[in-house]
Order: sequence, then structure tokens, then C-alpha cells
Amino acid sequence: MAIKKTQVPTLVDVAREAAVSLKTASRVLNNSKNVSEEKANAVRAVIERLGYRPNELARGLKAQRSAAIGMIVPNLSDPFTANAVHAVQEVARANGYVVILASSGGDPELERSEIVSLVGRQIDGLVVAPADSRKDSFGDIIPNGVHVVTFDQLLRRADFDSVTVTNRRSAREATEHLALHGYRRIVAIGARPHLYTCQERVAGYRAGMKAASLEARVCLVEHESILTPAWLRGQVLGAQRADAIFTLNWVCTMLTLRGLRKLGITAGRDIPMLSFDDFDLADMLTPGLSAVLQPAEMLGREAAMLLFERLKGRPGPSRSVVLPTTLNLRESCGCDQQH
Amino acid sequence: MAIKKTQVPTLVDVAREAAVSLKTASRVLNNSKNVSEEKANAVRAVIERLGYRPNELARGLKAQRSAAIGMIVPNLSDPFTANAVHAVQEVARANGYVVILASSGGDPELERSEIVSLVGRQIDGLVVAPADSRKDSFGDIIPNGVHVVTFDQLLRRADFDSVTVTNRRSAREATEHLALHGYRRIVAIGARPHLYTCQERVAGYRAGMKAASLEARVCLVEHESILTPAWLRGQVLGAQRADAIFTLNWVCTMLTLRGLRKLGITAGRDIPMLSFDDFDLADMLTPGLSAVLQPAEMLGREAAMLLFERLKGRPGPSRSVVLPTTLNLRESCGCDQQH
DNA sequence: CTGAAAGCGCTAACAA
DNA sequence: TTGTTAGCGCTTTCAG
Repeated sequence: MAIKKTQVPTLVDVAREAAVSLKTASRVLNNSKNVSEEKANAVRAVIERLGYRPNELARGLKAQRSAAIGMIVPNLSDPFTANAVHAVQEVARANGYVVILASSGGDPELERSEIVSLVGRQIDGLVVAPADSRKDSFGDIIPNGVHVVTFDQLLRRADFDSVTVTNRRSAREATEHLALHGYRRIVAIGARPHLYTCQERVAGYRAGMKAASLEARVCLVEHESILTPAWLRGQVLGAQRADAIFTLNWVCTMLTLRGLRKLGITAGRDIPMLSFDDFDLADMLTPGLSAVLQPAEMLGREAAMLLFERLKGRPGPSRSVVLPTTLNLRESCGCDQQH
Repeated sequence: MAIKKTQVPTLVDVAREAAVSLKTASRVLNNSKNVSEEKANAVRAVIERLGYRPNELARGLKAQRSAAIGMIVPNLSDPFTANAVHAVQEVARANGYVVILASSGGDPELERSEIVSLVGRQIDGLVVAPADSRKDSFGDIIPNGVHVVTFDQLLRRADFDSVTVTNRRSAREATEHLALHGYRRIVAIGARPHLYTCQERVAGYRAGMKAASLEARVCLVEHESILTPAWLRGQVLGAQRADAIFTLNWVCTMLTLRGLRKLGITAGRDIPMLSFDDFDLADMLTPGLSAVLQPAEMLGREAAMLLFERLKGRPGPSRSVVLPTTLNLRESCGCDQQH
């Protein structure tokens, strides 16, 4: 009847109450065979009565696994990221795992320290959108047996499983679409040139421009904070005024949209525009913003699935999943779509 | 020299390498006093050399705390939520904690089971935006000593610390603002009437209408999925056609915006509109959407801070923090703001 | 100032 | 089919 302290019951309490040994109780808990129905039921009854819940910390300590995975993203405010996180979370739950979420703010140092923290918590796996693609910035702190899947960004040197989209091809198609409209001075606006996605999209843009026999004009900023209205005026609207804009990610799109507005220019009407990264209200703008839609949820889901396959023991070399995007043509590129 | 297995080093390894006892190594790790500089340095050197990281699971098992908090939200896609999560995460990190994130999808059952899972992982505290305000839907599964802070929603019966915004007052002010424009048939559109926020905002709306001697017209749907274009046509544009719309949360705003558009109506131009919940592109719509801005990050930060105060031992009755909102007047309500 | 030994809650050899 | 006995990696009395 009496539980040791006023504390939460432990398996010892359960065993005592059910008048069985600790191991038997443990067996019941884990649905092991070799337990008589009789005792099993007794144990289950006590578990129910006491409201006993196994201590996952203790379980993990013993089993050398935590049933937790880590996830690190640069920026939760980005709807792309938020959706990916949600998907990872769902898959994790379906597998009986929880996800410990951390954000790096795009800073490799912070990313590293977050990973150290997660590893110290014995995570079984890690899903990460790396903050820097240049080097293997954290492979050295991943212990043996902890699996890593990168998504969105690809790491240069690292043989992790990965999920990305067809950045280059999609950017090229978008560029060619703009060229087809007859624009000649199409400017690409991007940020954080060290990122894989940025590089790939730039490469795709260049390829598209070349295919259309146009001269590429790439405007990259180290950090988004540089992308101000003044910067836009100088870089994009200056001497050789652009006649179309291709923004390379969500943040750049936001800042460009706002910056142009501040300059009294309406994107899509006064100057054609197309965005890499679609978002919720793109179709509600006037004119509607044409955009490359990345399947964010699917990216997250695929990443999580790759991870859990590894956790279930899939051997073999690293896998790379590359997902297609959708070019959502609305009005801002010059198309005259009906809604 | 040799480490036991090829495994990650433990404190035992460190102690052995440094030729001190386990306890001494432990002391150094925790910066306890009573260790000679000499040995301390030796231990630190070995820790460095071996790349030793304490196992937080083991630490937590012993200390009866996990240095992890849980966070449960209904919908990560909502930018309001995403920002709050981010803020909680930051505060947690500053306190040496990690956050385990789960989403309930607004379903109390799922919420409950997620909480059970988190509790099994020995979380030290929980930040939650409850999926149902009607009853204390999870108080019974929170063990003694685990602190809970609710945010956004308020639970009817439960003495948890909480952070909310001035839902009623803000809704009233927004309504009065619309009335001031001279609209008579202002319709409020909301969802999930069982939620505290919905009820408060409706109450504020009613108060505002009453103050303006207008008849309240509240259109609530049990679930957002009901809010279709056809529903809008019937409820809002029917016989007694509304002459202004007040949407009660982000999802409703999105659906209304889109639904009206499908019906060939531009919100703010063809019918005035104001939204409870502001978002990133509200100012970029044409016309700009007037909206009540909730301080999402601050909500998250305050919630986390309340929680950590408790974790640090603050005693006393539950605290309720109520944060103000900002009424961002743009054009959709009929105002003619310059940008 | 230091160390031996006990134990957090659980699982897994190894007997019985 | 069961139970006894060791630990998982760490912190912490309580002696030296």
C-alpha cells in the first residue's frame, strides 16, 4: 500500500506491490516473454494503480541510448524551417523518440556548442541544417554510433546522409523563365555566399543566364543585415539598372520586397521579381509573387526517415536524397496567370 | 594511456589517467572547492586530452533532474508560435537547459500523451500553450516538483504560472477602432470557441460593439477547416452583408483573406478588415492589413523566465503576466496611413 | 584535502 | 518461468 516516499513510484515499488521480483516487473514492462500471465497481470494492475512511468533517463543510461534525437536549425522564424521541424517531430514521435531542438542562428560556433550539449545528453541521432558548408565543422565532435543527417545544406567534406533540393536546376529553370520573358539585366540577390544552397543557386542562375546568352549579375551579401534599401538602390537600381530580380532565399526575398517598397517601388509591378522559396502569402501579394516552392515538410520527413533507418541498423555508405521543387508562377515575373 | 574500450571516455577513465580518485575528478568537473590546484590541473589536462564530456543522463539520474524542459505548442507553422519557441529556446540555453519540443496539433489527447512522454524523460519544467482551456486537462499527470508555465492560452482551473496578452482589451480597442470608421455590421470571425483566447477576444469584441451601440455578430467555427469560401459567403456576405471583418487569430485571417479572394473580393479594399495577430507580410499586402500585434518573442521569453525562477526555487502562489499588444493600423481598416 | 563505497532507476547476465 | 546480482556514469555522504 504505502509507497516509499511521497515521490514518484519506481519499478522497485511496483515489484514490491505486485509481490514479484524486480526483474519480473522489468520483463512485464518491456513485454518480454517468459512471464506467466498471472504475474504479468498483477504487475500491470499495480503499474496502473500507482500511475507508474518508467524513468527514461535510467533506461537510457543502462541501454546507452536516450530515445532522443537532436535537431539544429539556423532560424526558426523562417517558415521553411518551422515546417521542416514539424515534420521531423512527427516522424520522431511515430518512432517513440523525442526531439531536442536547438537553433544556431547561422553561427557555426554556436552550432558547435549546441551539438556538444546535445551529445552530452546522449542523443541517438542528429538532424541538422548546417550553418557553414565550407568545412566539416562538427564531424569531430560526433561520437561513434551517433548518426547524423544534414538537410537543406550539404556539407563539403562529410559522409553524412543528406536531404537537399535540386537547388541548381531549380535556380536555372527560374532564371530561364525570367529570360524567356525577355528580361536582359536579371540580377540575383543572395546572402551568406559560403552556404551550399547559395552557391548552387548562384551556379544555376549563371547557367541559366549563359544559356540565354545574358551576362550574369550576382549580388551577394555576407550577411542579411547588409541588404538595406540603400544597398538595393546602389546595387540593383544603380547605373545599369536591373530589369528583373531573382532573390535566392526567403530572407532575401523579404528584405528585397520591403526595401523596394521603401524606395517607392512595387516588386512585380515596377520591376519583375521571382523568389527562391515560396511562402504562405506570396499569392496574396499584389501582384502575386512567383516563387520556387521547396517541399519543406517532405525535406524534414525524409531527413528523419533516413536517420531512423540508420538507428534501426541500416548499414552502408551515406545516402543523398534530392527532392524536386515546384515553380509557382504568379504575376510578379510577368506572367499573367488567372487565379 | 589506454582507454578501456574504443568507447567515449568516462569520468573513471579521466580519474585513472590523472591518477586521482573518482571523487576528485568529479570535484574538478563541478568546480568544487577543496581540490589542490595541482590535481585540478592534472584532471583538467586529461579531460582536455581525452575530449571527455560528462554524461548528462547519468548526472540527471543521480541528481533527479535532467536540465531539460519540455515545450508543447499546437502549431509550429503559426509564426507566432515559432517565435515564441525560439525565445524559450534562447532563455533555456542561457540557463544551461535544453528544450524538448512537441506539438499537439491542438488536440488535447495528443497533448496529454506528449506530456506523459516528456514527464517520463524527467523534464524539470514545462512550457505549454494548452490545446483546451475548458478543464485542467493535464494537471493530474504532472508530478510533484515539475513546474508548469502556460502561455497564450489560460487554463480555467489550474494554478500554473501563466503569460498571456490583453486579449479582451485589445479586441475591444480594435473593434472600437472599426466602429469609429463608421462601420455598423462588423462581423467577428473566430475558431475553436473553447479556447481562452477566442472567448476573451469575442468578449472584447462584444464590449466594443456594445460601447458603439452596435449589434454584435459573432461567427465561430469549431475547427478552422470549416472556414471555407462557401462558409464565408453564407455567414459573412449573406443577407445582412457585413460591412467590416474582424478576424480573431492568424489562421482565421489567412483563411478569410484567401476565401475572400476566391470570391473575387479583396480584403481591405472591397470590405474593411482587421486581424488579431500580425505577421510578417501584413504590411506588404495591398492594401496593408491592419492588425493587432502580439509580442510573441516576449511571451516566450517571459514564460521561460517564470519557469526558471521556479526552477531556481522561487516559492509562492502562481503568477500571471499579462502583456500588451500593439494595434498596427495600416490601410485595410479604412485608415489612410502613409508608409 | 582526499578517497572508498553506496546508490539514482533500470536492464541483462547468470543461475536456480 | 523466475530471482539474484552486477553494473550504466555520475554525485555524494562519511571516514581518513
